[in-house]
Amino acid sequence: MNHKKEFIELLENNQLKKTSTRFTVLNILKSRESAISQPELEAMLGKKVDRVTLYRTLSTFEEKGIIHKVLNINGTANYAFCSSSCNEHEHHDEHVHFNCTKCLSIFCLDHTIISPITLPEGYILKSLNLIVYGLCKKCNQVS
Amino acid sequence: MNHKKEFIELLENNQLKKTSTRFTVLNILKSRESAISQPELEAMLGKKVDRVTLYRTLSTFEEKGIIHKVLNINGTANYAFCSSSCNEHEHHDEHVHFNCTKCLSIFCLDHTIISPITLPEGYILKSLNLIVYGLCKKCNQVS
DNA sequence: TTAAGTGCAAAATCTTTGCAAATGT
DNA sequence: ACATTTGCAAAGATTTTGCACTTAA
Repeated sequence: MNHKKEFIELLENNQLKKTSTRFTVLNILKSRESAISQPELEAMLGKKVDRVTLYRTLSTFEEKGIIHKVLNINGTANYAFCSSSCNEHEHHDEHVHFNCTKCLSIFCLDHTIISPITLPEGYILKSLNLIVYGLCKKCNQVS
Repeated sequence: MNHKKEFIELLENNQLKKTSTRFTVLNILKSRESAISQPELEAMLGKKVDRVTLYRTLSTFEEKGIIHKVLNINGTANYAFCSSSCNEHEHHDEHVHFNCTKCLSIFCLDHTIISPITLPEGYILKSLNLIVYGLCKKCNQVS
């Protein structure tokens, strides 16, 4: 599938230039079911893109609300597309993230529901982040 | 309050030697309502303890199930005591962590309940980690 | 006494910064 | 042409490793 049009719009909406690095990164993110880490991305890009550029690309995308960061079980940042309601000022990625403890993949379980949380007196909830650890579909079958 | 006896027992149960560094770190952790980061701990210990020793102390405690790590909004590791059911082989810290976006403190909300999550077919849940972002009691009052 | 723990120096990683060259508009 | 973006080199920050010295048991 070709998402070129979608990506062009996305970059234009965020006042970002349409560079080849950005298209490549967007393509990789789109092609994956699970979130991807910076080192993995780096490996996939090979020598075509400088590591520094990748760092900058990811942080730009994050600032603009195009992607979001999920920390895996080891504290490594993984990146995935944000839901369409995110923007530069607010992020809404309150879905469940599933971190497979075997293959370390992170999946965004968009349709898994989090029931409302009641906090103690005085605490104000702004957003939340639920990470579930366990075995993903694939690793579950293999073992 | 003096927790010396409790700490002695804790270290003995885990086949760890009772060194002054370990007592100091345990005291700091016990004295705090919220989880504490490695840099904060380092600052509190001053020059008395080498940074490397602190790293090793924290990772030993973590392996033994004495403390657990919570990643804050910036991905910095914060440490707090585990519930008493944790051990070397299994961790059970499935309570809610509250990360204040103003003072960045992390509180373990032990009595806040997480309702059961239903995962898609094929996924197996092992443990989960819910981080709520917002304003803590103190910061809520001030603002 | 001796295994575990510590401190120091140095290596290995990871991330950021400055600046000149390249690229998109 | 001009503002952004990129690549390279280098600085900073963080974490790990090796090894000799110290300490708890």
